[in-house]
Amino acid sequence: MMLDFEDSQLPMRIAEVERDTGLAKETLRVWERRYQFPKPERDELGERLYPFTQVEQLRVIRRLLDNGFRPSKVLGKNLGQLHEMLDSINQSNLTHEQMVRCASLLKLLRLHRGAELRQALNHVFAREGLKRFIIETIAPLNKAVGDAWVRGELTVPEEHLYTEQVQNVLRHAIQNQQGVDDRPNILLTTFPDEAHQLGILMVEALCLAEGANCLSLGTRLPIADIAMYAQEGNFDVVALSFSGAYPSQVAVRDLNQFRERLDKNIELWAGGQALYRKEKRLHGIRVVSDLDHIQSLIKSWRDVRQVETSRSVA
Amino acid sequence: MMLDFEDSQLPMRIAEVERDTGLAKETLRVWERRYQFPKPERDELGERLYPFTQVEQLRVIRRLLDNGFRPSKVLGKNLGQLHEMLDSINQSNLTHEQMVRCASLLKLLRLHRGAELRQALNHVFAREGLKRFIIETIAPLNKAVGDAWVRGELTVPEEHLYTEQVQNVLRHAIQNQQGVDDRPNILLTTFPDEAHQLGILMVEALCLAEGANCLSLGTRLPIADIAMYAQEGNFDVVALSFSGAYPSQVAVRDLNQFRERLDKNIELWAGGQALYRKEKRLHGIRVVSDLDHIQSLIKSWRDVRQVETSRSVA
DNA sequence: CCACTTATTTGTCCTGGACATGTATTTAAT
DNA sequence: ATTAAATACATGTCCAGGACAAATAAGTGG
Repeated sequence: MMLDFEDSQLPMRIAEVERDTGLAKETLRVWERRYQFPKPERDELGERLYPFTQVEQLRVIRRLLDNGFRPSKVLGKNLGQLHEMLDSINQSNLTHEQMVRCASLLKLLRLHRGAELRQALNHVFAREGLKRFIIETIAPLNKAVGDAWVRGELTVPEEHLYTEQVQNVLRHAIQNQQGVDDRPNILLTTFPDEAHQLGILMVEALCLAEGANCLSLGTRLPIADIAMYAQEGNFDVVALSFSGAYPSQVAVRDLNQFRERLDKNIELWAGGQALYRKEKRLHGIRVVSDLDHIQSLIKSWRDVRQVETSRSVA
Repeated sequence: MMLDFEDSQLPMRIAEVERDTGLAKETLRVWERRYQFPKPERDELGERLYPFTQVEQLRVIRRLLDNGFRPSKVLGKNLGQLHEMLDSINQSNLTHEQMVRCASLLKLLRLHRGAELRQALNHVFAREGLKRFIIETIAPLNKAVGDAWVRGELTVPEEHLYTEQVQNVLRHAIQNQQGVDDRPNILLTTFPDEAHQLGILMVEALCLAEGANCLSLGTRLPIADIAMYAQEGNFDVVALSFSGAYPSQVAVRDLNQFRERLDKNIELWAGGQALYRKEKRLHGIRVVSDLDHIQSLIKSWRDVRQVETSRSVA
């Protein structure tokens, strides 16, 4: 066991670091050239071997970049300074009850109580209903898990366990909600560079909870395919999700371009951290500022539609 | 619509080809150097632009490599020859009924009838039970979808739709099966280079159908973490999945090494196409030759356990 | 405070060489 | 005749360092 522990802290090769941190090999090399960090050891062949501490630091850096920091601002700093920067963006306003619940669920995760975690999630879900469950429990918990992960308080298997169990609970809920089959018909997916999965699962469940007919195509769908599929499938709305890792200016450009291609009769909704305060740059696109907002968007779509329908009937 | 159709056949940059085919950028460049294929156009800056037809051919090549062909045997061939090679490995022995069912489900996929596809899957599931559903419907369907994909008979969104709906149905089933909570406790995952997801979902569901307590940690778990987690969590069995894309000799080496590290009291089960006919090289490892085999493995584990228990009690 | 222009930052792509490791083939041995 | 070791070949990954477009920040004027 001791051996395994040490083992997991052996220096990593560049491909492993890429898998672990999500930073491309080429980026790691160019950072070393330009900022002198990371500065890996070399094996007898001159190939890079990243010490565990540097990989740990890269994980924090990745998270800061996802939150809008620029490489030049973080690649000179030491681990302590980086954690300070992390703290500065973590001013979440959770209720006391939510914090307690997050903590107890996180504890189950650290104790490797997978079955109990799932049961606890299902229990909260049953008591609070799908909508509150997602907004008040899953969303804060996602954030808490991400934070714990960069702090090194969670292992890889623990994080995987979390993702699996949340997926099971959410997809179960999605299956049960379906059959409502009411307008609007919503097509849900992400652009090719966006891989965040739990986000769209939460949105899918929320839309279904509002009685809307929501179909998810998962993540990373080519842009041209999204437009085609939405048109052919008679969708009323295309909804896209952008995590903080998506460069915000790119998101704005891509969305506006996509708006041009998409049938005028299909609404375009977009949400996620990358679009924070970008409403004004997005023309003909409804920005979903937070998960709570989805309900009112669906309601307003129906109101407009109602008016149109009665007019066209009259 | 015509525009979109042409649009999706625009030449692709190397990063897009990597996403689409799963072949690393570096591999694509070295193939071009060594085999003169693929031979992309260049833009005004000298950067590679892969015509649609070459990407199509790369998809077929990728599939052949996953089935054990070597690059030198496939990189000289034209598309027709490649398809012949594909046909040569597709001697599946499905019953007439299974073929008809696959065809009708595939048709729903092509018609973009997501909700109906899900309903149809649930219907088969309800009628046949989880085990037959997975072995006789989902497994052949996975193969049919993969084949249709390399033939260009399925679009990206269609393939995504398939994965999403199967995941929903399987995870729903998994949720419903849980609570059985009987031994053996099985830990299910894959090695870091193995990303195939539907495979382990099917195995998870099958184990639960046999009343075994199966916990999935998803794909791509670091090897050291698997051993540690299995030990700390008192698992009886670690089960690993290897798709055809995993180099078979590497799989054998990795598995034997892993067997050394893993607690002697924990059984190691491994399955998937990469392990076909490798039983003799794997020491102290039970090879799951096909999905049907899982039931007997669990049964034999329980038989041995039963004997041991009664002995230790006596 | 917003829109436009200029300067800087930053990721991605390129070439071509090197080499360890994976796989096929041959040879020896049980 | 199958299994095992030894050889030769095939193949993916890594490296360096240059180049450049696109993304972002900073500066400028409404």
